Amino acid sequence: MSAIKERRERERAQRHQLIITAARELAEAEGWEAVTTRRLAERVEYSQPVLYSHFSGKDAIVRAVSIDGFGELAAHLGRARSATPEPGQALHAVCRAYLEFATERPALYQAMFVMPTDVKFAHAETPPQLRAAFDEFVSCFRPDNARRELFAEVIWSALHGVAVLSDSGRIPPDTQDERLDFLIARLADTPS
Amino acid sequence: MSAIKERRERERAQRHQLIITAARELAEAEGWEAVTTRRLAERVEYSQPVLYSHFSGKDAIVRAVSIDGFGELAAHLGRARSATPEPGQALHAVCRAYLEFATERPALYQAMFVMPTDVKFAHAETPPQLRAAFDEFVSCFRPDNARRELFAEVIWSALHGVAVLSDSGRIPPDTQDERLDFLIARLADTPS
DNA sequence: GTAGGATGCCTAGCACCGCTAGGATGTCGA
DNA sequence: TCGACATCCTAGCGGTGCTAGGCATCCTAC
Repeated sequence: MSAIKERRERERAQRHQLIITAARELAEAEGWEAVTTRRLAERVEYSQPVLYSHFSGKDAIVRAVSIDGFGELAAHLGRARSATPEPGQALHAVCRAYLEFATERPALYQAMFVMPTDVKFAHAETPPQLRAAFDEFVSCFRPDNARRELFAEVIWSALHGVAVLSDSGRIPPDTQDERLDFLIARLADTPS
Repeated sequence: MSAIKERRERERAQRHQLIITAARELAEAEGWEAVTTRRLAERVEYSQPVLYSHFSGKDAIVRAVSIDGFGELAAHLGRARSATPEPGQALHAVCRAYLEFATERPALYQAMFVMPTDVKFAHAETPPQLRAAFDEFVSCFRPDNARRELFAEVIWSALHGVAVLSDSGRIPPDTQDERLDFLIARLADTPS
């Protein structure tokens, strides 16, 4: 009956999410190079081909993980912004929260912003979670600022550069705070 | 005799460089995922194990390509800086030249700044080519500026963020100039 | 209650990857 | 000329992402 079908779809949806979280946990524990379809299948206690009945391939699994990440990032930035009453300080707080997110969840961050993807920032098919995260930056500027989207984009990019060079060990992480202070002082101080 | 040995070493050095340039050409033509040891060996017309008599592994080949790239980047930035007589405009020119380099040689840029590496920016074992490139940024600030190294590091990071997000298609490349202008206006205007 | 059909899942295998062991081949010096 | 050495290739290892094909289970319809 339909009840049976519903139960099956429910179980299937659960397994779908199980694969995503297992992939994320494995990546956060051992890095994305350790996330192979075999190890992932073993972890969810199914055979390899089951993964392909849920996702078109490994890329699609990474993409699903990243979309979960966008949601969490949006929430994280949102908390930082709303916890800062003074509007002039909001962008400071959001920037700090962003780098915090990147350094504390490096594998998740990699899936979101480093690994090959077809996700776009500003596009009709942009996942709403990503748009929400972006809007946390945009909201830090006055609504009558015609270039607030551009500002947000550049600040995001700059933070990304700092985050990713630090994560890959190319710049020393111990002076990260100084870089952030300088960046904020230069970019975030209430523009036109 | 020693002449024979010399000839052999010369040939060996040529083959060493041949491998590096072949890897780079293949990467620039089809991306790094197309650079496999088999295809590379076929391209240099030797068998696979020959690669391993020159390099400890594929990573080492990528590293060699990236060090060549650092040299070219330093030269490219140096030309931009010395072609700009007015000191206040030097940083503008160097920033533009940097993004130019990144967008015109995306595969090379990836090897230098995105792919996993053990190369550090500011470190005792930093390749001199990389140090030279970094110094092109540093030289744009007055020598009595105590924080010029930090400034250079942050500007580099911000440019890297813009370059890499644009290259991976996450931000649209057609508004790159606007981003650069904003970034330069904010970061490059003669600081303290 | 049972036959028939659809569905779900696993075993086995494909072509490819980075890397290496071991042997054939060719070159050099005594 | 012959032994020692260096050079280089064939073949193969264990891994990768992904898929074809068959088996078993479950639901449906008679």
